Amino acid sequence: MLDTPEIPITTFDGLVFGPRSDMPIWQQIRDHILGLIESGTLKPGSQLPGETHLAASLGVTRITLRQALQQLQNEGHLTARKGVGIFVRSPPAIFSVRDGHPFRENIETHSAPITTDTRFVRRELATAELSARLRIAEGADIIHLRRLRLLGDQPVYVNDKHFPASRFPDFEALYAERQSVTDVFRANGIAAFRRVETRISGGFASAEEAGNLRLTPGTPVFHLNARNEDSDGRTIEWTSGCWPLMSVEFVFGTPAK
Amino acid sequence: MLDTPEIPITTFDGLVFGPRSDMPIWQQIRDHILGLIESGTLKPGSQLPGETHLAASLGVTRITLRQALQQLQNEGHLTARKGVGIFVRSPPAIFSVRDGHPFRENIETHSAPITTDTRFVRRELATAELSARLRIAEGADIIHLRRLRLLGDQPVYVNDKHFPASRFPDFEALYAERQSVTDVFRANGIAAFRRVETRISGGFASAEEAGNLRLTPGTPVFHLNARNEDSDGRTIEWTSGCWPLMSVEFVFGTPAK
DNA sequence: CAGTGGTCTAGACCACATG
DNA sequence: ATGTGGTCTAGACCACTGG
Repeated sequence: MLDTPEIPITTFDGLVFGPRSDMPIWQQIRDHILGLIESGTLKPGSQLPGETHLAASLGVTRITLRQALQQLQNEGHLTARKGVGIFVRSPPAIFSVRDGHPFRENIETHSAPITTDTRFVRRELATAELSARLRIAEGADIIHLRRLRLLGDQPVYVNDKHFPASRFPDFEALYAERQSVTDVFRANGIAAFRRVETRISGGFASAEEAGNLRLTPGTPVFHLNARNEDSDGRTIEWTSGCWPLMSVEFVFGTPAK
Repeated sequence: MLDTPEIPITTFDGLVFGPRSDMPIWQQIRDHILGLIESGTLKPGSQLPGETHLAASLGVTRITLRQALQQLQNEGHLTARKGVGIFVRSPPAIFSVRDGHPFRENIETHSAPITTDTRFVRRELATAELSARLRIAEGADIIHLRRLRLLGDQPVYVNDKHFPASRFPDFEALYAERQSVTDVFRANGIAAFRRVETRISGGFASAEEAGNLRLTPGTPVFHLNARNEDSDGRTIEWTSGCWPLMSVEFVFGTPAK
């Protein structure tokens, strides 16, 4: 069951959303809804009233309201699910990802607990692109691992890792034990490895990415790609991930004092 | 004078934009206009027909058309100027920025020439935030340099650099000579320095950023912040920049073989 | 001044997910 | 079957820019 949408927005009736102000109405509405979210009146995970009701109670057209809602979706505050409803997605509070550090070390300062959800581990055949990334032959066996990182119960990062299967004959069983890729490396005699290269680019959430991150498709996102090598310079991992644009900050270099 | 908008789009009349297809009309229109841009029918810098004419010749409402145009603006293909018109912004071809390398080294592979436009060099007083960034006293003298990087005649990067004025008594004259910050460093006895930390985050173009980059305000962008230290560990530069989301890729680490 | 893009209204039909 | 968000129409007024 979902939180009952008690139409907390109806409390606006006294407010004036009018062109009298210097700001467009849809922007005033955006600011107001954002205020409700940040003040806790609209709690994370809760559902908004339907667009029709909401527009009526705000005294605007659905289209005007939708402009405000779309902005809030791009900013990562709301997420819409067709045929279902619109939900509060926060907190999209920025947290930092520091290069060269294990994921868990990056979020110690945060209140909400970080959890990992392993979506699948499976074997695939290397496509042309993947074989180039992993420096192996096209069609070779590959292990494909997909994980989701959650802040509280909010997905903030979806991550696809690819490994050359020949290096890790018993990947599935080893990973199942500890849920740690580093441990699988160690068990296969790879004590030291390093992230050779990291690439960050921008884009818009595909349907699949949006589904995993519970975002509205088309929301702006970061794409991250990285390659790991063992101490002999052989590629042992190719990783590609996706973050909501407004939910993360990347930090490279030595930490500030 | 601008290119005459010869309404090249009117050549669509034969085409069918209809709900018969499985794709929304606005997305079909987006794809079609994008095709015109990529095929060179719509050249960079040229102006599109007015939204009213365009909508009419495509047989759709202005609102439907605007949805396609907005998407193309977010992707960096078009830019709209209120009261003026809509212009082709491309090429938003991704080019890589490699950390730790001078800007010019990052774009050797590109066809269009890279140029630099120094917008201003001026003295300011350190705000609370800037004084913290530069590790100097609040209210201390600061030199503020703003530059624009252009790929062809297309702005792709706006950059604000801040320096502690006490370290560079004759900044303006020195910079005017060579247009190079590194040279100013050298002239002041700083032979070696390094980028201590780089932060990358996401956002949406402010009015000022949009003006500088010739983007529509609200377009998704990268924000970059970095700090440079001399060999004694003293901060000599704080830089903050803005890139269109779809025009750049950041690369960290050792180059791929 | 005329033309532009930005905003807004008052309707409508559809695909989709849920009960 | 109902309610949701996604799409689309046919108008309208406004602020802004440029000649």
